[in-house]
Amino acid sequence: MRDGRKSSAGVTAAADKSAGIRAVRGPVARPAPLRQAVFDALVELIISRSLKPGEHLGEGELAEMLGVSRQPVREAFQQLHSEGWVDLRPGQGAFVHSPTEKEADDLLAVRTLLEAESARRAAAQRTDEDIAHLWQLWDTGKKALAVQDLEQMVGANAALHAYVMDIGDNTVLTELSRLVDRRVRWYFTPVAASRGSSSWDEHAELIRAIADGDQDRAASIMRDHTERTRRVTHDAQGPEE
Amino acid sequence: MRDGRKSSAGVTAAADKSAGIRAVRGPVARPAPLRQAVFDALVELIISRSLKPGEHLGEGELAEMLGVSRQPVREAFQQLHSEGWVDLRPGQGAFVHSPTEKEADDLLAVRTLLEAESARRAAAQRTDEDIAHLWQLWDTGKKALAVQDLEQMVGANAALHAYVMDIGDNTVLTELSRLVDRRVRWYFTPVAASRGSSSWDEHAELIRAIADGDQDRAASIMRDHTERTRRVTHDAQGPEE
DNA sequence: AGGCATAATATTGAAGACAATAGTCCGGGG
DNA sequence: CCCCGGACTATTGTCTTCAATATTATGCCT
Repeated sequence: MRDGRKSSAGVTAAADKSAGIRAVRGPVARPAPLRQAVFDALVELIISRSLKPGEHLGEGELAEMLGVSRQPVREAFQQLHSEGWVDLRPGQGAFVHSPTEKEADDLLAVRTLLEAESARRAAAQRTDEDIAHLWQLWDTGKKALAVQDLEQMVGANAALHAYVMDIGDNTVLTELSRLVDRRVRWYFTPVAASRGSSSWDEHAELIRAIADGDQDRAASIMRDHTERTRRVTHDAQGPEE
Repeated sequence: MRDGRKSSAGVTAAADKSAGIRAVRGPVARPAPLRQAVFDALVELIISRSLKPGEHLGEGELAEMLGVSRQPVREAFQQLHSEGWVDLRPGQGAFVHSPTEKEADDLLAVRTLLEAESARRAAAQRTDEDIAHLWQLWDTGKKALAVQDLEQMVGANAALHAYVMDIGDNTVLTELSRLVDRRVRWYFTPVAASRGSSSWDEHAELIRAIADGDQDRAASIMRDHTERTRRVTHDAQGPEE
């Protein structure tokens, strides 16, 4: 069994050295870091377009709106800036980042690269349990597709990609992918996150390649898969604005 | 068509950390954001091993040491955390990140991936001026090698890789690579950053591949090149600690 | 009337103060 | 002698306050 797996949700690893006592729920329920709550709230507001690109974010305004002081807001701004959500101009405050067409393309290219690599690594390191789990996730998605449960479909899609990433067992790669994925989901509204049944057929093909241990084929399939998603989402909303 | 190129090609110089911040020219000459100075100072201290992995960083302590209040220190911690330099545990403060052997390997694998992709993109989009510039940088490094000017060699090496990255013209890729590179330079002390003449021969081969527009060959050469650097640095200091 | 300089206002950057919590040390009991 | 409990200390998290700067409005001059 691999060492630091199944820890993809939290921050960068190295926090989990405790051997046994970890199953209790509550990864970050300690003193409820206020800055994290503010950060999450703002990300949600940005993704949901409640805060539009280019909009100015006043510290005091947000502080009062969220019922906290300015300091947690400032610290949240720092994190938002480092993850590319806002541009922070000194002496002028924070502005919601305005994504360029080209920047969106760049982001998707990187996403394709990272996803393909994760598939390659997965094919090299998968175990039988991994394959079983993948098929299980695939089944969940397929059933969700049958009843047109969009929420479940999006969730299953994300879970499957995340698990492939986990099999790769590269925390740095996982972390970068998590960052990139969130921004992708912002630029291209999550509507087209699942693009019908063909996507799940591709997923099945991907799982088979991983099960066979065929690294090149797995990477290639994932590349095409992600690239196809790019095309769909891009053509769907690109020409609009 | 490249728009936003010619951006930062040089090394990530962090020279301003003194009390008097009066940068006449420079990217950020506005009011000299204090948090950035603190951030740079701390990165320098971490890379130079003045702050050892696992060490606890007291806010007040550092604040007094740097002659500022705790707030800029806290904001610098945020940035340090998001770039993987420190682990931030709520209610407990900041600790210098302890890199695992595996984590270092993961980081280098990602670096290889990103560099190879940059080479591929460079081969696809290079112009004649780019090639000329690359040869110019190569020449600088070669001359530095002849006189054994280590500083110049490291600089030329970084500049060449950075320019290849710039040719690729993908801001997201560039940004991620910058992040990864800094941490690589931390884990593996910059001693072996240039590993003699063979490295420059490989660089020459890389430039030729880029000039020919041979994407696969350029990516392959860069992959081998980075991988070879990994081996050298890893074997050199891996068994020590 | 239009443009520029100046003053008033609002917002950010930084510092200090206060409260709460984690860690530590000492003492008592088993 | 070891273990447990409680108070103390130190540090973090948050709030409030103060100074500096950018923005805006107003009035004067051309």
